Amino acid sequence: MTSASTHRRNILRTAAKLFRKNGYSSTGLTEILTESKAPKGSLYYYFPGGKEQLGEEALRYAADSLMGTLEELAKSNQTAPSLLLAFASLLADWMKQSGYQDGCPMATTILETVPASAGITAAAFEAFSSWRGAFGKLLERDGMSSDEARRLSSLAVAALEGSLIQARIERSDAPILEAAALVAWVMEERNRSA
Amino acid sequence: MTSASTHRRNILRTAAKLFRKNGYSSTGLTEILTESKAPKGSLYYYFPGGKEQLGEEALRYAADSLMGTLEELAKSNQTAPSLLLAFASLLADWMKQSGYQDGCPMATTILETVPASAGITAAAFEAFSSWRGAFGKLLERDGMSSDEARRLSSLAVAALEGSLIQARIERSDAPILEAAALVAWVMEERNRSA
Amino acid sequence: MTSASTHRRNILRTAAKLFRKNGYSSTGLTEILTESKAPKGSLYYYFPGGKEQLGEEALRYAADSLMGTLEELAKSNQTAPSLLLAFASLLADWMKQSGYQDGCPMATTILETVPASAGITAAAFEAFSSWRGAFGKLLERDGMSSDEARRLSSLAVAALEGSLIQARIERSDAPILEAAALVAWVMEERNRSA
Amino acid sequence: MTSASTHRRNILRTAAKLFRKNGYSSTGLTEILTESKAPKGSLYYYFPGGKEQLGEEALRYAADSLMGTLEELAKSNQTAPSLLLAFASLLADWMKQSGYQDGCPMATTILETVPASAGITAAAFEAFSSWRGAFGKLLERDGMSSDEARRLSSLAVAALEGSLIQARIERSDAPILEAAALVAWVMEERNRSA
DNA sequence: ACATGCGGGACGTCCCGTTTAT
DNA sequence: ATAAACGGGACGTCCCGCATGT
Repeated sequence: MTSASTHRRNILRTAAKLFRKNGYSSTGLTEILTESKAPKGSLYYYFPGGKEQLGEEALRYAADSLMGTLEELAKSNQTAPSLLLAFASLLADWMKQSGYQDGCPMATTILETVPASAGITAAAFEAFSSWRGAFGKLLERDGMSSDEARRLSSLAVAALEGSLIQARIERSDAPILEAAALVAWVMEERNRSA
Repeated sequence: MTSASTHRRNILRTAAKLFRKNGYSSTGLTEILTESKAPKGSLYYYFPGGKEQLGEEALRYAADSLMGTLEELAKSNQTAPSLLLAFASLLADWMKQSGYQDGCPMATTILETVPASAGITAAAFEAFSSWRGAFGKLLERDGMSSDEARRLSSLAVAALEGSLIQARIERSDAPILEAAALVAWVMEERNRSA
Repeated sequence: MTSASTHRRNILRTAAKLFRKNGYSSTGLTEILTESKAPKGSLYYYFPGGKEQLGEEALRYAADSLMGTLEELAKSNQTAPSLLLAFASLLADWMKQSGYQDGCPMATTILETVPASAGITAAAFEAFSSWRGAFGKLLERDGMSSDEARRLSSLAVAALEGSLIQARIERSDAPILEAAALVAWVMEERNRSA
Repeated sequence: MTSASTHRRNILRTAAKLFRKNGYSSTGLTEILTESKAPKGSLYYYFPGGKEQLGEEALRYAADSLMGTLEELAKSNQTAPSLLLAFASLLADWMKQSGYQDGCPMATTILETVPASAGITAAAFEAFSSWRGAFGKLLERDGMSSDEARRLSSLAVAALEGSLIQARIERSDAPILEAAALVAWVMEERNRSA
């Protein structure tokens, strides 16, 4: 069933892309189907839970994909600040390449469905947790207290998330890069003083 | 006519509230009309540009209202870090009171309409600018370079914006308060070293 | 109240123009108001009967204007065939100038409102009668029986009306000119044989 | 599926009927749905192009149906004049039976949509062409030049089309019958003299 | 695994007409 | 004579989801 899973994958990827760009509610299932070239009958076969299930899985798909990227970057960036800078640089490139039309793949779905959908909330919670964990792990490894590491990684995520929105509006990658640079500085500074 | 502008105002306030809570696309004009108790004819009369105009004006309304709050807080918080902490504390209260269902009044509208609507983009740009300006002014007054002030106020806005999303998902005000505390610390630290 | 009547006249002229081009139902009162630059409050002042009254009066306005043209042409075309040819030539020019977007100023309003509106039906009846009369009078003056004259002028009107529709679709004035030429030939032939 | 196409057919037939009687713009899709007893989802399914597609197909449906009638009549009326008279007699009966509320099934749609809709224009063009062709073929077979045949059949169509409008207003079938009689006479006369 | 054909509702737009007040 | 502010309904579009059939 390789070709079958391909359709499922395509739907997910297209959904994630469109949700990210145009929002969850604005994106119609028809649009997703058309762009993903998946046959019409497949949608409710693979996603019997309808649009909400699709939203949740698309969010998980996007989050997993991002975590994969983060882990990849972690191989050559072994401290939290350098990982953050590398990640920010990547996000900045993506934004630039999309003509500043993309955004965080999770933010729209979250803002439009939480708290109505428990599944999406849970998926988002896990996504943020693992995202923070990636930074937290490195910070703790460098000797930071777990509490301080949690706070700093939470700030890193918030700053990235928020600066993506700013970047979109200002059509510039500066907010992302500058915010990351400052947060990286804090990480170093707080660690030294600890 | 006082009663006339009352309807207009009510529509705007209700729109801002619903957009913030449920998103721009998910919120129907009928819903806004029902909740605002405004007559249906008024909507087309006051907002001939339709939903997009309503989105733009609701965003401006929300932004103005926030700026008003910020200016009020600035009276008793005359440094950027203390203003930031006071503001974050207020936002945290709002989030808690709404059962973590609210969000940034601008984020949803932005994520769902930018860059499709030039008007909304412009409104959002101005909103972020004046928001940053409020912090930047105080930072410069305390001797910080304008460049550094710009970066720090941009980070403050991003951190608040991003932590609002986190707070919503984690149903906790900690991300907001902790992010603000860290950014406030950076403000002080960077200013001292300058 | 010269300027007042001007507004009334402008509304009427614009209505006739838009009804002719886009149809009666498709044309909104707002559109008429905008294009005629008449103030909004004027419409129901001058036309308390609303759109239906406007339709009837616009039809009369158009019919009167056409009859004026016909009478003007009758001065230099004193037989029915020559009047018909001159009239057809004029209509053909109008069609060509409008890029074949215009049509009979009465047909749309008639087809969309008869028999729902008695007033419009009556106006259309009078318009067709006087139009036929213009040809009938000349035919009778040339010795044709009143019955035959009635039949021939009715044909002339039908042929013109019908060929205007054809011309619109084929984007050519040939249907108008050729139909008129043939009917003119019939007029002459039938008169000679009488 | 037989029952499936039944719904499609019913929608088309009802649309043609209502457009003919009340006009294209005045007829709502809801009205068509109600009267045709077709489920609402079918409309969007069978006519994804919306009302415009429905208008075009209804026009084609009506035109095809009329051509069928014409071909049927041609079996027992083998000259153009006699076909014209038979056709006119049929149209006159239809008008009488409808209480003079019907009209040409194409005229309203044409007048309200041409030239905005290329598809409808094309459909109308083809309809008129084949309609003319039915007369032209017989005229040529009787020895008339193709040019003259074209002009005469064009006149026949225009006279019928125009007299249908007159008949509606005068609530009489005389305009149809008399116009046809005269055009039939021209056909014979012009052919003899050729 | 996928296609067809519903099913019915909600959306945003826009309309025509009226009221009230100058 | 004109403007402002309704008032409410209808329009066409499009949506998401569900049968049924194969």
